Amino acid sequence: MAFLHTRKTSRTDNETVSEIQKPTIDGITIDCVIFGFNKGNLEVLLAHHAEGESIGKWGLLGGYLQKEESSDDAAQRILYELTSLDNIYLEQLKAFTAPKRVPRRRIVTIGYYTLVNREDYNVKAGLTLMEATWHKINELPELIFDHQEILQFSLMQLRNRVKQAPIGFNLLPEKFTLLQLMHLYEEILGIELDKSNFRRKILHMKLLVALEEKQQDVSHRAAKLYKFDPEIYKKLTEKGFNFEF
Amino acid sequence: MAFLHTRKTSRTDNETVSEIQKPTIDGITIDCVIFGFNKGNLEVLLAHHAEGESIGKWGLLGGYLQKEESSDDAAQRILYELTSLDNIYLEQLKAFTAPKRVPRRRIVTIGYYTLVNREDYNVKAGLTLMEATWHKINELPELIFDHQEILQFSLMQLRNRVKQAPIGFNLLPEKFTLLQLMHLYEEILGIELDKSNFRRKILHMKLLVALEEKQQDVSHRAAKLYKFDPEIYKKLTEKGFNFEF
DNA sequence: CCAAAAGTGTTGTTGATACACCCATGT
DNA sequence: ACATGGGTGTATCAACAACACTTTTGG
Repeated sequence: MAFLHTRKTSRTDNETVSEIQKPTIDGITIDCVIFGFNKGNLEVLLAHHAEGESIGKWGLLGGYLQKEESSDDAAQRILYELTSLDNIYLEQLKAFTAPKRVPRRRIVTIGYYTLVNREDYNVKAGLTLMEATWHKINELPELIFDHQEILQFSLMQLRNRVKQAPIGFNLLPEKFTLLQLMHLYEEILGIELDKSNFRRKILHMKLLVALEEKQQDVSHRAAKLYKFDPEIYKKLTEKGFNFEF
Repeated sequence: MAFLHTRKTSRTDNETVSEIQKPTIDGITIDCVIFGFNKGNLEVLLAHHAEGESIGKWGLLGGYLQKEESSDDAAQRILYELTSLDNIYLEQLKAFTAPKRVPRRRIVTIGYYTLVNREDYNVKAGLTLMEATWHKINELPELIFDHQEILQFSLMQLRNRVKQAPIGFNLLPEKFTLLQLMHLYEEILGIELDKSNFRRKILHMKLLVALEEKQQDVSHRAAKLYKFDPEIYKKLTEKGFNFEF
């Protein structure tokens, strides 16, 4: 059964691929990139490290993977512990595994990203995140370890995913105007869009439900409010549709 | 600094998120989904387990992540050890982390997938893979652990990625005809395509270089051969282009 | 000559793009 | 009245789908 063509490492014949050697890993962590949208700016929630080796620096929100939970559950748990938000769109990015990504120890981290509505967040959290604050995506502080890389990767992922599924809606309040939605796409994708064409395309998809309500207290013509309809989305999603603007 | 809103687990105040507890993981493995294309069929390379707990069953090709290598390097190494193929397109899928995905031990695996040209493989390998054989994607045997899930996920990933980048070319020989390419897309995406429209679209992209050569020994009009040009691809890729057919 | 695949041409429809213009509202 | 954003209309152009047709080659 000598089907292994060895290069760096050699193995004896009686081993099965799955059972070759002892673990060489010190631990697995989860790191969450939490995106928010505020006044036209895409923002990320970062934690300030007040103690330990990375004192004074900022990092992503994370924690250890527990023995009896999947990484999805762990990410959900960590998000809940930090923001008390439950049942949120959460997606795994990938594993980050560079041997020296953390000094001295061999830690592999699994990245996650999520989009939260700042309004919900502010209301429901009910606690002051003294150590965690929002940072504009264009004005980031220095980050610990490879968190900069994780963040850049998740930004790329967000830009790609936002073109294929209506996940951007997670960043907006329940009721929103079409131009709010357009500005969100502009900010995420870093492009400018034509108002008229954006309206046509998004309405043509029939993904939004027009409400009777209008904006209040604005110093210009009040815009109609819309909401995202998950029911309609489910029907549409089977056929596949794209969000390129 | 009580910014943790505890739910299941509670933590004392003096801990930093990164330093809460000891590792609870028995090991990290890499599992590779290796796609090939043969006579119009999409196939996957599987290993037959001749010993150990999973005796008699089939599984993905995998191995342990070593102490001083990244998972990308590990996947590359494993692919090389098994097929002696070097410098191949290889992409991380994600981490698979269900607590009970492997009996008794807590093993997290990082999935990778790759597309190999069967011709190259047969020629260059230079060794008989007695224990590893190709299986048609529609006629898969029962797989160990969660390998079925990993495989399905990678198939989904392949279908998505193939629409956004010309990775499908990795499955074809260096020189190929337009209809070979079309059949490849049809097989991967599970759809039928119009010959004429496919030609127009793919040629319009100017991604292929027409060769002077033609097919040999075919019992019908010989088709012109093309090759994929990575130089042209690089230029195009900056603007972004899509492969939806 | 026939089968089989290579390769070309045509036409109607759809959707993206660019841009001009009118509407409502608070200051 | 004017600034600001909300909202509508339209002409042009490029891309795509469907399908009919011609060409080359081996047997």
